[in-house]
Amino acid sequence: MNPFEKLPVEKQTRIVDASISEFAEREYETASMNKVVELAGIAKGSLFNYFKTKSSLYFHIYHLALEEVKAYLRKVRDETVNHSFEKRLPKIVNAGVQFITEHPRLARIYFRLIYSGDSPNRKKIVSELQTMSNDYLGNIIQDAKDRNELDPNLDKEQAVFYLDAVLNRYLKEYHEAMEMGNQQHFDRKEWVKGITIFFTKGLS
Amino acid sequence: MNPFEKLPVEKQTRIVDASISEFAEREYETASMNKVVELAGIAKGSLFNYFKTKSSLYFHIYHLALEEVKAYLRKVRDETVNHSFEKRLPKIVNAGVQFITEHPRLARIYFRLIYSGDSPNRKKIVSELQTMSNDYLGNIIQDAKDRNELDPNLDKEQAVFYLDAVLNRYLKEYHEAMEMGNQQHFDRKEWVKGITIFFTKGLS
DNA sequence: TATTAACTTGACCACCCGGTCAATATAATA
DNA sequence: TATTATATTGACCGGGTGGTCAAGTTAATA
Repeated sequence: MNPFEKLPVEKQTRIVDASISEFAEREYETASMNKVVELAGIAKGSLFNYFKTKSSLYFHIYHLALEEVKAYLRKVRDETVNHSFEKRLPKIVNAGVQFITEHPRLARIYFRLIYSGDSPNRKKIVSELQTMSNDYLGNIIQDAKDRNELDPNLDKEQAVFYLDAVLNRYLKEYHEAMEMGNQQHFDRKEWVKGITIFFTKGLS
Repeated sequence: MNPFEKLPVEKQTRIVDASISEFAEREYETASMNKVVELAGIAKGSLFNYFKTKSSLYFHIYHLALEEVKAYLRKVRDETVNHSFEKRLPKIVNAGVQFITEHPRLARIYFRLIYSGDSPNRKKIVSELQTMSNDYLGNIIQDAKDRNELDPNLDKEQAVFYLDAVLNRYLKEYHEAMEMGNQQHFDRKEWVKGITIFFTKGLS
């Protein structure tokens, strides 16, 4: 049993919270262990006792974030198995929006990881995430094809690609707009509706 | 006249080239001025004589990259003013691919800037780029609407958003695939065709 | 050629980094 | 309570950072 898990829960959460803040605020390489211990109110030696290296602390936080995201996605997928694609898609987008709203710092870590370059083991992690996303959206597309809501001859790989590109981009912009405080410019309902129409009926 | 411009061209290009390499390889904050001078084969004091700060050197490089991108885009837009949307879109994608192929390091700096978080004045720059991209793609969409190749009632803002999301994502993946050396998995022609069909005929 | 002006250099500065470890404080055991 | 085991601490280490500047080199002027 590693020393961190033996800690009183209150202390664990203080450390996790401090780490999330620091990794959300700065890139991996520039995030500071000194800042983490300062925020958490513990000594530096202690932190390195709980986590042998900076990167192992990062992985701990990354896994927390990932499990949280997965929980949101699993939930909405299972709750909408019987919905039509048209009704399902907006629920999925909204689950993403909800995650971002409830965990803005985790969202930031997630976007940093996907889009940025200096997290440790980035390539492996990103390809894992890619696979996960492909499975998830692939499922959604397949269900829609099976129900004849999308063309059964549709290339699944490409469809997933477009869906992933648009959803991720939308969520990223939503996240950034939220952090800058200007929600009014980004009418969520309208956009979610638009995205759904776009994917069901196309542009023309 | 600033001291850098007075330098012999050969020395200028050596410095610019070294800077591009370093800013392409590492995030802004972790990119090292020491490394730049080492690569360029000049003394540290000289570099800080030419560029007062790290961020001013970064801006110099950023502007070079931006002008280069603009040149590619302007060229393809002007060369295709009379093409149909269907023929025009793949040419635009290909111009992006060409830029990436010919300037992989600049492309990397560009993607870093858009997607990552620690470049100086990032917000201002990104919103400039956003505006530029909106104008550019907005034009393309408008032309297509005027020719009745796209639904004239189409929401331009949203259409631009989708186009931008998909194009950027495609180019980013192409760039990463290229850097990892696996072109075979990413059949360009097939994808470009797919994207075009997607935007003209939709998924269903 | 003598003198001035402009350019180039790299040792140096204060600061911050991830990580270590002997000393200390706390908890568990006898 | 005395002793052992465990947890916590923060001064300290080697190394890297952006940036400076007195001293040395080169080029231009007289």
